[in-house]
Amino acid sequence: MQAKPTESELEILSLLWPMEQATVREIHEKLAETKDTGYTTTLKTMQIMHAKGLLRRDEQNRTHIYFPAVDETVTQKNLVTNFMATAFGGSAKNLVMQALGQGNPSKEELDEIRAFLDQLENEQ
Amino acid sequence: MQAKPTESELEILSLLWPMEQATVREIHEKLAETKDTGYTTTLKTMQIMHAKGLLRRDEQNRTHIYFPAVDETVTQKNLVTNFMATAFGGSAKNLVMQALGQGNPSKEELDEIRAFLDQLENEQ
DNA sequence: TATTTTATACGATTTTTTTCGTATATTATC
DNA sequence: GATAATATACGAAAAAAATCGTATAAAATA
Repeated sequence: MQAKPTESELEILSLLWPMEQATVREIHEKLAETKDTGYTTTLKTMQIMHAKGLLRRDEQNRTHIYFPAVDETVTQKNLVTNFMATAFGGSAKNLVMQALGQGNPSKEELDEIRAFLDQLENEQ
Repeated sequence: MQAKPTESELEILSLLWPMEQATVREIHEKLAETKDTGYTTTLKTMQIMHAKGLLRRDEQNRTHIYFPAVDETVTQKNLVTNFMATAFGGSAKNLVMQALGQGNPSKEELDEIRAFLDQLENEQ
């Protein structure tokens, strides 16, 4: 079972997933846009994540290259399950409606969700 | 701005919201069903929550009675916003679809969500 | 009334998470 | 080649969160 990433670790994973791979410095620079912590803090966090098995890395060169070691969808699934349980008493409906009310989904996105709802219903 | 409840605090709030009010012991007994911690731990946590302004309490009698001091919907809204941002890059669609795939929503719930989608679209 | 049970307060400890400083080595620049 | 910049490793400190033990007082009960 994969370890649950902490808040800070999740921030790093969120950057790394779309980038697919990155150096500590690259991550740190992006992180520094919204957060005010030193370089060694980012380094240390990524080393811990590596030790935990959340990241893999290529140590061939002096500047290591990091990769996500956990799948984005799988991780999100785990987090949602936990979040839904603790914050919404396990009710998908309540969580979904709160989320929709918050993030401003476009018409296209709303249609995608509708399609997904239909699909869910057919499966049952 | 209301303080963001920690994981443990959220568990307590989740119990307290539907109950509307409860003693430490009542909360502790429910909590003990799924968690293995002592009574004073629950007490201490609730005292901290009171100090933070997450709970109110009636100290008239020896056995204090606690009430939620934060609104369930408001709190969920804040949590969802934060969670959506860090775990889903701010995308409501992705969060919603993960949540739907997880929790097993009934046909009735799916219909409610559809209605909500329509409503959202009209507002725009 | 004496004893046991139950409640809060309080401090302290433990655990987890986040952060940083320093040493050391490698690479780049002057 | 000497100096500056940049990278990792490592330990440790600081901060946040969770847990517990003990003292004390009130209530229940034997």
